[in-house]
Amino acid sequence: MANDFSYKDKKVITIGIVRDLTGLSERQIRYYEERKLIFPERSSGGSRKYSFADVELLVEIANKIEDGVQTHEIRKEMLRAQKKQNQDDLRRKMIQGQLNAQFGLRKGPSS
Amino acid sequence: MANDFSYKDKKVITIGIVRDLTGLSERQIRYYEERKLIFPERSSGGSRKYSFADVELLVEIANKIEDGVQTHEIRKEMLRAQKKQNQDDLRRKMIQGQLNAQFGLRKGPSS
DNA sequence: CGTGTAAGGAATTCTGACACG
DNA sequence: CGTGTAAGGAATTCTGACACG
Repeated sequence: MANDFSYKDKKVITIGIVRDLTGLSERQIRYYEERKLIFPERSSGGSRKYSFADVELLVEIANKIEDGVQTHEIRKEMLRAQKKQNQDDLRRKMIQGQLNAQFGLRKGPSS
Repeated sequence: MANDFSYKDKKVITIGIVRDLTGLSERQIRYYEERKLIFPERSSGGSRKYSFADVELLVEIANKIEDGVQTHEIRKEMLRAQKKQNQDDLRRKMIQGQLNAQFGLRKGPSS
């Protein structure tokens, strides 16, 4: 993969830290999850774990709500963006597949 | 600065997550702090907070201890490395200062 | 020296619910 | 609809100490 994910997407931040990082209340953070806007992982004991990407997303969500956008609308926006992203990914993958078929390019850096 | 620190150095990971990430026991993690090998921040309530960089450092420390190196030795190694880093930084800064004095280069990207 | 453990307490997090509007 | 709050319980973390070696 071109863009290997690392720190930004690892879910390792507990809700109290997220609260401090974003300035949101825990109530707000949990509510946005209830509305399917954010998807933390869980520790073995059941505690929520967020990534830095989640933290940034939470701030964006809170900003939109302040602007009067409802959670349902925000969710639809996100689904649209996600869908477009998937299409773009697929298109890129197909073009790559064509190139490989035509010219027999190998994938990874060969040793 | 050339290398703006971001996710890797933010202290946002609690000790339980660090335990899961490294496979070390909480006892080990706290002990390495007692021996001044690692420096977590504290939340308002007193809980330790680590960065991804800390997590990586902890693994390195544990590996050295497994190799029979004592914490005191590891600490000395780290201080040497730190000192060298500071010297390099200073040297770079001085050279930059000379260039600025000679040619009057401005620092940041001007608007 | 480095690590495990039991102990007691304090801080953290969880869920479901009532409230307001 | 989005958020605050009190409630009760469970999981998490903290410190200081004893143990082994």
